[in-house]
Amino acid sequence: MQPLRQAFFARNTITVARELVGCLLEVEADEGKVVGRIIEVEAYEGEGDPASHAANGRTPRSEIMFGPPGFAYVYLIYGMHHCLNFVTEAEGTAGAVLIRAVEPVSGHELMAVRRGLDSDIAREKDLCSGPGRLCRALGIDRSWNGLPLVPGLGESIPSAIGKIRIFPGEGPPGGPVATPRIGIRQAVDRLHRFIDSRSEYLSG
DNA sequence: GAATCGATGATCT
DNA sequence: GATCATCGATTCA
Repeated sequence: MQPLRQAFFARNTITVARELVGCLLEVEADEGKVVGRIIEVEAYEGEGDPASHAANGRTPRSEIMFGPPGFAYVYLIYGMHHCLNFVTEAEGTAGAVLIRAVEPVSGHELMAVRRGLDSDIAREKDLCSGPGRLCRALGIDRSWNGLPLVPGLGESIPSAIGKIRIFPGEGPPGGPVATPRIGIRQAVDRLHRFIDSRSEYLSG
């Protein structure tokens, strides 16, 4: 199976977000490889989206959202949690998709170890149900910021800390359900969170 | 179960 | 100096 390529991400952010639901997220690091099925994402656009980090134009942090698509945007929130995003849209237009939850497919034990949970007791459901938990379980932190997600962009790798690939998968029949985004105060009325509502592994 | 609250640091005004 | 796309422990029921 071929991983998704840059053209997949070089499109409208909402479209990319919807189509990511059901795809497989594979993360490879020194300790091993883990795979999860994406079941919950949120779309963040550019200047027109008050909840977006790019809402006020280019800043040192938001710069990457204006850059070329197919790269990881990872940032720290609340001083202790990391969030993983995929940069979308053509270069020059801001956009990103926040990965909020995945269903563990393989590497459950490594996920549990990284989460600091006893793998016997750890409920599989809680391993990756939330952006902070997911990053913890996948071993992703700020040093992954700017990492290419697709083949062919290798020259731009800032530091070969690990590898992320996304593979096509089966989305929910009829498409994902759209709901308001979680944990934000601005633009709560926009239905930019997309979920596989059948899943038992969603975040709050 | 539901509600509350503290931890903790980068970013921007 | 305020804000923040969160989590987990603790409290109360």
